[in-house]
Amino acid sequence: MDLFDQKKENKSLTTLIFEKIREDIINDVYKNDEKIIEAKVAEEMGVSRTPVREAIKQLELDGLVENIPNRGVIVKGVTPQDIEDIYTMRLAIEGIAAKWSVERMSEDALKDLKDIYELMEFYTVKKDIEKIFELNTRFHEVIYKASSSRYLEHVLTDFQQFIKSTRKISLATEGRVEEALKEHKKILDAFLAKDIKAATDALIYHIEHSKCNAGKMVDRTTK
Amino acid sequence: MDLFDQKKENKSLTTLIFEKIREDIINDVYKNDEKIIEAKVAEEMGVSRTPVREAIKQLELDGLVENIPNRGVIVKGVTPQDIEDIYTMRLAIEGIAAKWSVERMSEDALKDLKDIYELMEFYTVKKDIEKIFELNTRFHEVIYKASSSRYLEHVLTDFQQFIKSTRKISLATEGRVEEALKEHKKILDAFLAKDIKAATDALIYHIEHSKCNAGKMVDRTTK
DNA sequence: TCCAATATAATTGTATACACTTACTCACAC
DNA sequence: GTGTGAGTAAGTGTATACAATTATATTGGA
Repeated sequence: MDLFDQKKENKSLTTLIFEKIREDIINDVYKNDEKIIEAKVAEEMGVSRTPVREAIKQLELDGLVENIPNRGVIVKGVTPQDIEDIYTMRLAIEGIAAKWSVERMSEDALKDLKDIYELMEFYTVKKDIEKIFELNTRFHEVIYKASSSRYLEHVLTDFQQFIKSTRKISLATEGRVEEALKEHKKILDAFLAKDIKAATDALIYHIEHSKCNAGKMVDRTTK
Repeated sequence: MDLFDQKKENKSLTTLIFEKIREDIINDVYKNDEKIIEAKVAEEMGVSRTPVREAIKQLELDGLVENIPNRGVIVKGVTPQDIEDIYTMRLAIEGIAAKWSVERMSEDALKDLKDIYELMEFYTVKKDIEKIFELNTRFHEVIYKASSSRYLEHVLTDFQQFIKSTRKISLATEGRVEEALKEHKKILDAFLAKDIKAATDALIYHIEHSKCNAGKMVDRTTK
């Protein structure tokens, strides 16, 4: 398949396939409880079964598919309830992240955060949702990384992946990009001022707001 | 290798190897930054490279090894700092779990919890640390499952794995088993009474206590 | 017609083979 | 002695082959 011909970023087929299938599960291309057949996926992608198997094994660990020995794997997608739950957990952990990140963030990371915010401003004016979404992800990842906690970063980065679809929809609702920009400004300012409480509050406010918005979307799409 | 001859529990070689290596990383058999060579592991275990590769790919997702393309994987073990961080995150999420689990726990699960507790009592008298440890793990897993949140269960179960070594050491310290038993009694009673606040408090007290105890152990072993 | 038993197909699980990339060694030039 | 480069070895990445298991279809009997 042409998608994989170039093998960008030095990634292995396994990694590319993993990311592709994860994306497809999260975006509901693979429906819940659907069966995934290795050989079929392999043929569709023009590769052998080996990297597909390895990718599926990874998805299994992420909880996105369930393996029934000798019978196959079935998709266990992210339900609205799952997203709701993940947001709740994220809120709890993001509070910890805020504290650690403010305390430990390097000047370089602070500059990154500022740069990302400024790009956000730019693309918000241009209304380029795709770019904003990507910057949004990176903004939070810089904060996670600054926490200097490998597992905290790991958990929160994972969460971001799982709620990706919802975040995308949320951002596309009328007026949300401008709101989100303001919220990110507050977060940035708090980090620049090294104000733990302000940062925590701003982050939690931001996520609660996203969650609330997401909740609305879920309701709308499921009813 | 004889370990895998019987293939217990219908598990695939991949799964068995995954669990084995994870155990070995967590218990520091594989040292940090050590390189893992597929072929070597495969030979040691008397299997082909295929299931070993698949297992390693899973470990990668868990963050226990890091893959450098075409060069190999290196062990990224759980440091004392990691364990400290995981305990902190666990505390935050366990509070959420307590609430949901009390609300949603079925009578069957409640009975399981009670049964496990009673076995704990029994083995505490017998001072069978290994059994107590296993029951301890199951006790908390019943609570996680009762939350009816797939991802909460997933995250907390993972955490338990990562801090396994520390929990084991902690439990082996003088007088800790008896303390832990009392703490579990309080948790059980709160669940039986369906008292969310009491359950939350008891759980958090229990984990903080474990954490504190673990912290002491870390200090002792690293200095 | 319906059920059971058996053959057949489909699919996963594991092993092996080959390709590709990176690391290492040793000779040769300077 | 040191640096450079070809050649070799080691190791990962991917494809294929075969074994084991499970699902499906078919046939024969009641």
